[in-house]
Amino acid sequence: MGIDLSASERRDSGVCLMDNLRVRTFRAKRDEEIIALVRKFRPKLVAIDAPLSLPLSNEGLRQCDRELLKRGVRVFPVNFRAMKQLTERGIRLKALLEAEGFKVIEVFPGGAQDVLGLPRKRNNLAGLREGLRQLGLRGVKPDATHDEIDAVTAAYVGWLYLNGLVELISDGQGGGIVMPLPYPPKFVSGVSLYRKGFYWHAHEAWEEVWREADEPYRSFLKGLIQTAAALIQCDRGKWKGALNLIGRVQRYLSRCPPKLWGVDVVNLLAQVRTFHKEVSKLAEGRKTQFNWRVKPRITLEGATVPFKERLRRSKTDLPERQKGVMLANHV
DNA sequence: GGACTCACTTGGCGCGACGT
DNA sequence: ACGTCGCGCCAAGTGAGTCC
Repeated sequence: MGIDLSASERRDSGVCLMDNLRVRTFRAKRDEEIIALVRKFRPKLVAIDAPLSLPLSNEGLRQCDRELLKRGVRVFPVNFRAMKQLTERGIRLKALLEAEGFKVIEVFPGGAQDVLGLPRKRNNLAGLREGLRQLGLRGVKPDATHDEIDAVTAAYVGWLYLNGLVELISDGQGGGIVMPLPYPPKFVSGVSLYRKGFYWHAHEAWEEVWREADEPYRSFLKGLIQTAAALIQCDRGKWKGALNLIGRVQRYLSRCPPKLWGVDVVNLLAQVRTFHKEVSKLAEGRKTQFNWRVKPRITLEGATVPFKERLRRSKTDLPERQKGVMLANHV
């Protein structure tokens, strides 16, 4: 659940419920109304768009705010009435929700939109709505208010958090702002699909990025795409085909610099060599069963939250069946 | 009464003007 | 040529005023 909190209980706050990228939005004024929605839907995570800690001493900016500024993301200082009021409300709401066992994180939709390459609501609300749709979100009302749109963005960052695709910008006080990883969103969603065993869909997501990419990213993406293709061949027991693809993966990746978009390419290449050895044994008949543990793992630098890796290919990862529905559910 | 606009809040940064 | 100063912009939110 994402909440675009307003400072005053007299004004609307936006609330977004998200289930596998399908969203429903609500508006609520009082804390009690917001808490009632949380109790009703019992989300895995509540992502609140409001500062959830105050700056030390009388400064206007926290450690995380300064870090964002350094990265070119503009933030508002917290030391005047409206922002203080918002922060105090955020902290109060967080405490109330945590007391009931809900997990709460701080997010910053404006900054997240910058990182995801989306326009901010003030500049282009329609463009923001369309950008969210392109990220795979479904169910955003055409007449959704800017509060609701920011709540959707907050929920999306929460979803990325649950999938291990975010970084925590520390406030130096044990908390901080959860932000999307600063890599191309389609690339990141490909990584997510790959981890979940949707190799065909991962391949499609990466291919979309590849079409517009320049070297060395082209070679890097080609390497990832062929890795996904090789795993599909392994799933079908086609060892020769897999071996062919893995050979190409090694050539593509060895052309790359040691680190790209947060991926340790040297480490990935080492994993691909192990993968190659395993498939060689199968191709030569020295082994009969593929050990899925050799599936190369793609880890992204800066990601703070662990994720689940699915080794075998997902049963629903089929290109011909209900592609639209599947992408909506799994991207 | 709702939707919209405007002015105001703080802090940092970029840019142009000016000084040495 | 380089350093410094000050202005304007902008970030997210409130609240008052205006219009329909």
